[in-house]
Amino acid sequence: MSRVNVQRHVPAVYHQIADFLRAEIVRGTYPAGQPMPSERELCERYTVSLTTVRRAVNILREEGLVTSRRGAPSTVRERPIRSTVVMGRGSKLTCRMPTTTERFAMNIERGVPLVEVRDKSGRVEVFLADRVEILNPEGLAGAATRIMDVA
Amino acid sequence: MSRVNVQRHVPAVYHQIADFLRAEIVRGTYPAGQPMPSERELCERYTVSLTTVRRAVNILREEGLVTSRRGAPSTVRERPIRSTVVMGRGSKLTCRMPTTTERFAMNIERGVPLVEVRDKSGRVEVFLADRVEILNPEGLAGAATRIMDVA
DNA sequence: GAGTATTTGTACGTATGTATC
DNA sequence: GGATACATACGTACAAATACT
Repeated sequence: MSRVNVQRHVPAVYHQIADFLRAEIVRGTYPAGQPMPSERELCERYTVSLTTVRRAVNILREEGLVTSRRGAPSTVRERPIRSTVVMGRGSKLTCRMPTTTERFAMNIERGVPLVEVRDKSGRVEVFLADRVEILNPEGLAGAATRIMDVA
Repeated sequence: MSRVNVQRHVPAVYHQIADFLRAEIVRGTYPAGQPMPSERELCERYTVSLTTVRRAVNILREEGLVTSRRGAPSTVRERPIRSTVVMGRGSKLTCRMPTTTERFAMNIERGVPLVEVRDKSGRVEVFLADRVEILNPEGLAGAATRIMDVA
């Protein structure tokens, strides 16, 4: 039967923790490049299991907010400088997540989408989404080319 | 010291399983919209724990390849029809992952990035990355507007 | 450089909740 | 209602990379 779900649910604990940590990050509690509290510490702070804390942090990694390596504390990701890419006339742009294979091969961090620009001749250029800003120029045309850096 | 890591590692089991399932999906073993094998079934097939299987499937969800709801079997995501969006002169485009909050509010599935187009006046339009294709037109200018549908 | 502690990664197990079929 | 399937949450143990002494 098509019983529409009207119920309002209490978000899962790990969602709540992720939301709280995200707010702290946005607020600047853990500045970019600086370590976050360790998982063990978060377990104690919120009185939850390691699993739950890890799922919370995992959400932030998926969003590209946090990066973590084995052995080192998780850190708030520094937002890379964005290059400006000019999109050529008649070219098409799509955006998608990389496969894990691509992530490892191209050393892409989690939570970073790919931007694919295909020009009229069919040539495809791929960019890391957090490193570029695509500009449709006022003036002249040209293939998608990196021309300048911006803050 | 900067000791460069040269070692080649055996990928984690859940990565291998994810790779295998991804290959099957690409090959068309589980057509779009069709159910994937259940987690319990995958446990038996690969002789691994539920945790490991879930992490594998989780990778595919993160890549936007698979969708899953509670109670129903996971399915290979159907690729939505992409609308063509025309990008206006002087507008800028960026791409990022939505926050979980945004995902729930806007009912966005996992693994789907957002495309943000900001026009010269500063107005921002947001699109689901898997639903659009951004076109830089040959001819006229205009704000980012959805004009037509394509396969 | 060596040794140790810390921290995250991987993998297992179990139980229960909840939506779907 | 019952069976199935995924979601949440607890626990444990060990591996591997890093950081510190």
